[in-house]
Amino acid sequence: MPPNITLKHLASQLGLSVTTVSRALGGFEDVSVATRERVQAFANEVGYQPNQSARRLKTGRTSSVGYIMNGAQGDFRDQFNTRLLVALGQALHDAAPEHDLIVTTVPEDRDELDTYKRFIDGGKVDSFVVARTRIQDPRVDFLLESGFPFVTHGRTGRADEHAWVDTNATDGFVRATRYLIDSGHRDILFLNFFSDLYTAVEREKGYHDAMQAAELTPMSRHCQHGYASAYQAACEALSSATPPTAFVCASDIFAYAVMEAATESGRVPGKDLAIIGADNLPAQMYRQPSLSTLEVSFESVSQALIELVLAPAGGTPRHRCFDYELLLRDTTG
Amino acid sequence: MPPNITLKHLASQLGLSVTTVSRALGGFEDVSVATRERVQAFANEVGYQPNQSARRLKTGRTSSVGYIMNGAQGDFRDQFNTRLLVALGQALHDAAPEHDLIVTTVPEDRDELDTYKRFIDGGKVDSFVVARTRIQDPRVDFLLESGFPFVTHGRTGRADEHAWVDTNATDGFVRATRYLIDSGHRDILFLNFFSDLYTAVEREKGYHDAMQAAELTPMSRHCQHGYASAYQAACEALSSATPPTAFVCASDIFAYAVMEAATESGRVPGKDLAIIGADNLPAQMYRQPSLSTLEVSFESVSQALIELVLAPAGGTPRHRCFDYELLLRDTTG
DNA sequence: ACTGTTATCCGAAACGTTTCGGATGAATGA
DNA sequence: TCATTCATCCGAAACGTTTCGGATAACAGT
Repeated sequence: MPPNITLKHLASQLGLSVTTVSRALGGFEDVSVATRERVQAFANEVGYQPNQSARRLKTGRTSSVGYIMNGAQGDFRDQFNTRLLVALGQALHDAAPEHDLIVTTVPEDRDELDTYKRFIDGGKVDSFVVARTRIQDPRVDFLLESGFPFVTHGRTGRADEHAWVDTNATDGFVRATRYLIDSGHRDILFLNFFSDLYTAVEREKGYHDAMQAAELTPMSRHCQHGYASAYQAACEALSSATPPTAFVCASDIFAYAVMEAATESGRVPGKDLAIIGADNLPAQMYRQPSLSTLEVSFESVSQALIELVLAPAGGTPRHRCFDYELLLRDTTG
Repeated sequence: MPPNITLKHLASQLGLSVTTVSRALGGFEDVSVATRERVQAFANEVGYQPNQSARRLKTGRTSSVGYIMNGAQGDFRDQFNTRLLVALGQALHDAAPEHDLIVTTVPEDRDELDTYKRFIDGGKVDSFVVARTRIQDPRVDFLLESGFPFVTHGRTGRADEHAWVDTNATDGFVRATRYLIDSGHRDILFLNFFSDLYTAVEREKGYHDAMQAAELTPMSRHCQHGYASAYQAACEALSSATPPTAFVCASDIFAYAVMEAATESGRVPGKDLAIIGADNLPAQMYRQPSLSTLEVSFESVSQALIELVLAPAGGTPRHRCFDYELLLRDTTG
């Protein structure tokens, strides 16, 4: 409502030039301590807020991070993206309060790179967080080619060329699988994503490694994201001639689908059938029996992502890798 | 990587002035059809993207909508906010592809208005979507006082002074409660939020109205957000001298807590105990027995929010109200 | 031939900030 | 005393866009 207060106003009120006010607020050394403090105090008092557009126009930096979600890739079908988004916002606020997170959704795959392009060329953001990386990831290819700063959540086939933060899925699934083996299970089925997500391959590898180390034959099935596909796969497996006695699932959703299929076939999860899920659902969503799962802190991951995305570009790309924690609850007896 | 392409480049390539190029792209009438098309074709070909910062600086409009989430208010404890956020992003993309959604989280209550102020004065957005309204809502007071455009999801005590979109919670809970009454239940407990959310009052009213219309005595309990508090309340109620035979819950989370408490006390939900929840969890999260619930489309609500938030200010505030759909599944027999 | 109208284009200012290259005056060195 | 340095400050240009107020030329009416 009141006309926004600008540097010019401050300058005239203080009897200084716009330049000096700007440099005082910027904390530069070539303005005396006395005036610097006077300016800062006054700016604070009247609640001066620098106009972002002007600053951006001049500096070319936008103080904002882009996060683009893709409907076609199933980004909305589970809670992963939204949890990451919220944690990212929080981490960004903590690390750099004056920065913004700009979120956009893109309905179709073919628009995805256009959206990145639009954001870059339009000067909307000065870096991206790219989630749900695939092995061959066109977004990564595009961003690498354009030289625009970004950090991924999840590795890719070109992981040495860009900054990334990831969870050590191979290790996590090795431990989950080994736990089941050590508990005496021999027929352990792995329910994985049907996708080229990098983490899907990592998960598969962890399961395979553990099974082969124990000289057991790996059996894995791939499902679409979502409950229904996993439910069907679980039903089929459980009604087969040699049903598995344990399931390792790439997501908690899958695990819940297995629980339902198990219950309907008269099995009691945790007693007749062991189930381990992974990292989708917030802790408060527990149901009875509670699900054993692999968990990683979204907060830590997000903090690392923000740290890397705010870091000045140049030098060799940096990486952070977090370990899963194996939470043993009811469904593993 | 390549120096960004500007109006000046277009102009010199085309042998026109910057003014004409700008007006051609803007679709103005005072540039000949021939040149207008020539300019647009060329801009398209080279992939010109107007610099947002410059445009914003000049016009004062930002083409972006702000959405501020508050950690202290429990905005992250359930899926409501994230679902709304995702649907909002989608709706904004559909309605106005060149607009952005700017998301920020604020950790403490006392920072909340500061964040709004920072966004307004810094020229970051030109309108807000305010969710989870309370009856006495300081955000609404602040925005009304500052004259800044916004639309709320949920009414407030000053609902006639601002644009809002809401779900008709009173009507929904009347119907849910009446359904249970019509099914023969007499002892129906209402598990409501312990808060001053506007919708909490609406829900309570719906339950009360239905109970009193049937000459039954309303019994409601208020819980903190989240599973634990509702679980405890349900346990206490079920072990009382005259336990309820049906629960109406203000959220699906509460309903799931009731289901757990019921199962532990040896009751079978849907058989010994009827339960109706409301609007928190995506459909794929069903568990067995599946939960009867009140549902409203987040997509429709978000589309309405975006429509109102993009509408030019001025005139009397506009409103949209959506009805709940009562989904009868297993937990109501 | 003169005026008025219309269609089409353009110069220049402005938005609020940052920053380069000085300008001013006082203090310092000889 | 004069040149040098230093600490402070400032003018002006620039970022890329929009928009106001013309400018130009062609064309119509008389």
